[in-house]
Amino acid sequence: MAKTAAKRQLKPAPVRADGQQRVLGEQGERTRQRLLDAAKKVFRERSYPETRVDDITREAGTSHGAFYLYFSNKAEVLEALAIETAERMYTLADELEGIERGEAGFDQLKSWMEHFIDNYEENSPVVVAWMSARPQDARFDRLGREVLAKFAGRISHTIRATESDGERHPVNAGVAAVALVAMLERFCYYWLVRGGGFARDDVVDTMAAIWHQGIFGASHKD
Amino acid sequence: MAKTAAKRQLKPAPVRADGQQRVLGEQGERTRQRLLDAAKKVFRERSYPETRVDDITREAGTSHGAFYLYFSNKAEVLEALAIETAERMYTLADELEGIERGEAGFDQLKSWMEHFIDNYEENSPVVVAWMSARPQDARFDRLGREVLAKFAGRISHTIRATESDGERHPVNAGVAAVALVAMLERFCYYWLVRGGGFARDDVVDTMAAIWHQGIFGASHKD
Amino acid sequence: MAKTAAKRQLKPAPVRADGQQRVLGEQGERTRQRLLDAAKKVFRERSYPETRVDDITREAGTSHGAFYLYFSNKAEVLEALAIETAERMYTLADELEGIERGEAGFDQLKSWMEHFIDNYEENSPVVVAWMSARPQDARFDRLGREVLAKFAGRISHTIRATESDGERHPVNAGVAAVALVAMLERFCYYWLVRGGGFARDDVVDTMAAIWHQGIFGASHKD
Amino acid sequence: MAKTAAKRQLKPAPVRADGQQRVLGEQGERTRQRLLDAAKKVFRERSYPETRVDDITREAGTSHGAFYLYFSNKAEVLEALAIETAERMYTLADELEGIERGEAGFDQLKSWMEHFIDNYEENSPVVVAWMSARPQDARFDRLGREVLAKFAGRISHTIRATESDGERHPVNAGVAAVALVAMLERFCYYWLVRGGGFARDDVVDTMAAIWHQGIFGASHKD
DNA sequence: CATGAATGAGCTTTCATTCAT
DNA sequence: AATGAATGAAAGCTCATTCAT
Repeated sequence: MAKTAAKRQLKPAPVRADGQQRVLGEQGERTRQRLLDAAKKVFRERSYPETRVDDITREAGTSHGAFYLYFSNKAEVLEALAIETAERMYTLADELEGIERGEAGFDQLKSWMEHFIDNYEENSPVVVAWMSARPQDARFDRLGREVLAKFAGRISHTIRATESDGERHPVNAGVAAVALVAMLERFCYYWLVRGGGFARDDVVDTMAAIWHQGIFGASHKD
Repeated sequence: MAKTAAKRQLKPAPVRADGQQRVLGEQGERTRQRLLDAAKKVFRERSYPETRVDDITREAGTSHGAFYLYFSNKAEVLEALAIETAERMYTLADELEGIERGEAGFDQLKSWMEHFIDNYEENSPVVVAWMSARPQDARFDRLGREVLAKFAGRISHTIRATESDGERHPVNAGVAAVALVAMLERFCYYWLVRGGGFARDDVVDTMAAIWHQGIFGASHKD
Repeated sequence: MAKTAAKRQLKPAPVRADGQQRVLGEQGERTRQRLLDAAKKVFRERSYPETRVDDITREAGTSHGAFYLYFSNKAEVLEALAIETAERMYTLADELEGIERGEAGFDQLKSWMEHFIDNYEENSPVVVAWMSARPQDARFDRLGREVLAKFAGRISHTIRATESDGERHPVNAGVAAVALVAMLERFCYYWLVRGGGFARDDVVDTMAAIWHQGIFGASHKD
Repeated sequence: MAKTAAKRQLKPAPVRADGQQRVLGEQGERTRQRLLDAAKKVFRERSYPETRVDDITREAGTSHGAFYLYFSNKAEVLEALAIETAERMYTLADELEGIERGEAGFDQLKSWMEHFIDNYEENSPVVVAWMSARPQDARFDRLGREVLAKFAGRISHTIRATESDGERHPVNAGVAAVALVAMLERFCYYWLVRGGGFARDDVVDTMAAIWHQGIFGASHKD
């Protein structure tokens, strides 16, 4: 299970500011969840840096103070959401495993793109915030690297496993893999967050085509 | 002249907080430039949101007050730098014009990638800040859209002008063009800002290969 | 009830900077009051323009931030105090209603003057600040006009209701009424704020005499 | 000569910040005057506290720095204007000297009121600023006291010189004199600065009537 | 568990005044 | 005599976080 693996690597459970483990009753769990949902919603509306703790608690219908019962600071909510999102991405990366070479693979890629896009749409506020957290912030930096590495690892592995036909300009598999992920992530950002007007079908087809070509159509030199 | 055109569309010259045009003497121009340089440097070191106006003035060796003589707030410095950067990018986009199909075109692309990367490296703090300005900020949003549109326009035009050979999965030229730009921009970010360890040659070769393939190797359906 | 009417016309209750109504608990109400008292005290000592928000909080024994929990800026404290004061003045104006013609009226006026002076003394820092708020400030301007109109209205009404004996130079009742108020207000300022050395009895007697004469002793031509 | 007397009592000529006497050439004198005129104009438009040194120099068409060549700070311009105004008022006070008892005196008063009002209108921004300078400021405080004393002195002297007929409530001549001045000054403020809508004739008649009555119609007890 | 009042560090900004040219 | 760039003290204000109830 990718998910379990992820859980192990990533930071878990709520911890109090004072470092003491916090055990949540049922009600507490519900309040915590309300705060997370509210945060996600507000992050989408106003962006993470623009969001005030008050916006979150107002949306969640809790008191201001309650927030600090569940999270030791604002970044921790984002982290919790980012971890959730990262786990989904791990799953997605795993689904990339069995992609095949020919027409069937192309169809697999299309359906995978659908999944990715759904996921991005659902979690864009978190991704955006997380990605634009300053690189200095070790917490988010590590998370980002891990997810990227996971994706890129799967892809570059497949590229390398592919018999190169020598007809094309050879690529570096590592670079190409990261480039494909970068392309997909950033395209979704332009399209879904900044709002460029493309038809979903065109996007799915084109992404799948470029990926397919990038993965199976290239020779590689490493 | 693309550059002139760009200059015309984009916002020019320094304006005072009170909206009155400020005419700068030689000394003033020098101080203003010192502040811009300092800002760029500090944005790189601490990131834009983390940068305090005082960090900039300290770096520039001016007083706090001098800053507000030339800019009405922190965002305005970023804007000035972003406009500079956008103009460079317009120039770069223009250089994309004469790219050819075959091996010669591939070499052209490689050298173009070198330019792009140099430029990105030089201006990354600005690009990062600008790109992560919240989409709500009309000022930066418009600038971003314009640059993206310029790049994507050139590329999609070339894609459409290319005889499709029907062998590959057809792509939507508009989507593909934005995707290629997204890829390049984001890859540079991962590589140069977040720090992935790739060799520059590999990057240039691989980017050029994927672009070449993306532009000339695909059939398109629109 | 004049007072109720006043309350209705004038701006009520504390409002937060973000425009949202703030409901104050008992503790909050106490803190707010402490701030108002402190402000009045400091306004007297250093004058309104010379007062810093920090002076107020220091006097009130609260933090700087607490101030902005209850008022959105310095002017708003003054406004709150001015409204309080205006309400007192409305009450005073109402007391002017039953003043009679003869000797009894003179005594009534004397006792009324006592009230006015007490009131002025108590609230002088507020009145001074309020009156010297620049006329452009609609907030204070309106309040001032309302109070003046109320006073002048009562007085001019009585002047007009008085049988003129034709012996004296006729006056315009509106002008005379405003003039009497102006006289009283400004005299109190010279005397109580700038510090002229008059005996309280002399002041009360003289003011009452001039008012009595001004109200009942003049013929009017309108 | 009242004017000479005034000149002697009041603070004279421009002095440099460093305390050295400044001798102005013809051009300098002209610039200084331009600054004074500009200041008066701007004080009227924006009020003294709201006026920035830049507003004055902009209006005068000089450089920012030039201001400090002629005045050592902002208050000094106001002071210079206030002294000018005070001198006019001294002259006015002197004109009060020969006022007579009967109908002729009433006409004299009316024409005097015209003068006063013209003067107030011309100098209102200065008077307002000066009067609302914080009482702590010795400079303006003294000037104000002197002018008030001069006016009140003339009036109370006449009141005391008048045979009291015993019919009216006796007044304290000192209080009454200050009260009449206060009335006039403050009425003009309400009327000319805050803008109450009275006809000039009504004002002149009514003011003259109240003063006439106040001066000649009262018995006094001191 | 929950509340919301209180805190205070830290930011942006203004503008009277000084100073080098 | 004039210029206008530079200074820096001091203000107003925000908001993440803490704390008493």
